[in-house]
Amino acid sequence: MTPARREAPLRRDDVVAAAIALVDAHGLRALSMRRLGEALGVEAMSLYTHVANKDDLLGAMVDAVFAKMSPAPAGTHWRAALTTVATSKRAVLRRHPWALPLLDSRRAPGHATLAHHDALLGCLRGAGFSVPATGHVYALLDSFVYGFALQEASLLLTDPDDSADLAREMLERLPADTYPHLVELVTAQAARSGHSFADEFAVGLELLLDACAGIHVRENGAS
Amino acid sequence: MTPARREAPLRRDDVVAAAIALVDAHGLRALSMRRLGEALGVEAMSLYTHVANKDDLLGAMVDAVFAKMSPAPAGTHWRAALTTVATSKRAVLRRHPWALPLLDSRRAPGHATLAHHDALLGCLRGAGFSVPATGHVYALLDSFVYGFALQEASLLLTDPDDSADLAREMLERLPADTYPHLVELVTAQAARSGHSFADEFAVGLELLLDACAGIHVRENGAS
DNA sequence: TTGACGATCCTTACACCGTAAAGCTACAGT
DNA sequence: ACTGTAGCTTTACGGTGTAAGGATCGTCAA
Repeated sequence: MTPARREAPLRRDDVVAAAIALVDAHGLRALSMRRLGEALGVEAMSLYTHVANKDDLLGAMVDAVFAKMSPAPAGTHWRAALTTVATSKRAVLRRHPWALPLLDSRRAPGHATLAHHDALLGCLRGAGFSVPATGHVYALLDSFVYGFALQEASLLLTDPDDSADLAREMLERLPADTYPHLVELVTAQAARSGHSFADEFAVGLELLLDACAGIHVRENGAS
Repeated sequence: MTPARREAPLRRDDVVAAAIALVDAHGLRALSMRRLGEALGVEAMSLYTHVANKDDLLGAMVDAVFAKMSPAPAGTHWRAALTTVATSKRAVLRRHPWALPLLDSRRAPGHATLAHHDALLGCLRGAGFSVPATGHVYALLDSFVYGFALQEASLLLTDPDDSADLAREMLERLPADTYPHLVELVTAQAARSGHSFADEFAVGLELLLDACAGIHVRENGAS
């Protein structure tokens, strides 16, 4: 059979975008070269023209996710900048939860990833944080964001928006006498209808930024 | 052929333990039912006597990892208890980095997991934290630990112990004019030979616990 | 105009994966 | 002695990533 001729040849970005769309819709497990090819109207092996192998594809997907995160806005107070970046990062990771497990199997970060990190570091250095302090703040903040996203992803498996329902359902499976404190916490949350685990993010972030402000004052005096 | 008769029948725990050993040694990708069977001197299908399917196995592995973490010690100051738990948790996750990506695809946590969480919550409630504050502290702390472990796992891919070597190697791939701040930070770390990214954990944890102490004082007054 | 070349896509093939289905064997309980 | 069942095996099926080797085109040099 004569090979199908597409109106425009496939680009690497098309492949990556289609893969992200597919995974967003149907989960990481649904991403196979054959299915991805099908979504693009192409045989599986054709994808290898644009992508070295599946791992390369996954790496590109992760980088594309990083590209979606707001970079540190220039010219704003460091605290506002950190808030912006952290919030955006969490939002993006929440929309693409599959990116998190991929994060730790990628050995060569892409340009968007590196640029994102660099911009935030630059923001901190510009704000007067010393190099070691910048390292501390960055490790602290990033850990929090990633870890929060990880927990959120774990919860989001069952419930998309309102954790209250999830909490109620969870209670049915938790023997109250075996895990009294867990039950207490979940009950209290479920009671406050509309409460979302996501709210914890803002609280935690504020606490974290307070801690960073402490470092900043120690190094630069009160502003 | 007559089925091989083992001296003692296989137990679920044996299967899980062997799977963990296999994955510790050769990575998650190396875990296939056939290989695991081989490691146990058994055909792949025999494993299904002890395990519902591969997902069930992975869940059991995660729970076994949780079981290795030190529970919150009773009768100590909450701050010491949190330090113990967080440190232990990180250490365990560092030894079994594959558990992290698995965390967020498991929908039914095992007993060890639930018990671990319950103990820590109990410790906080006992120390005088209100229910909402306990939620905040817990989300904050757990996010940090998971996120830190995630970043560490991502770095550990190439270098096991001393990040200084890793930093030096990384520098060779980073164009200094494209990512100036990234290069600055990595350079500074590489300069301090023997510096390990792992040191950031203690620093971050201290900052975090300070923030928690703030909450505690606000709720209970100075102790 | 011709002819070589490289990019894009296709077909075929292979080893490996998870697991459904069915059968074997040896012990436990009646 | 008969039956059930727990542990293990064999076989088989559809799916996976990807190596190898064409096929068809647009482009550019001769």
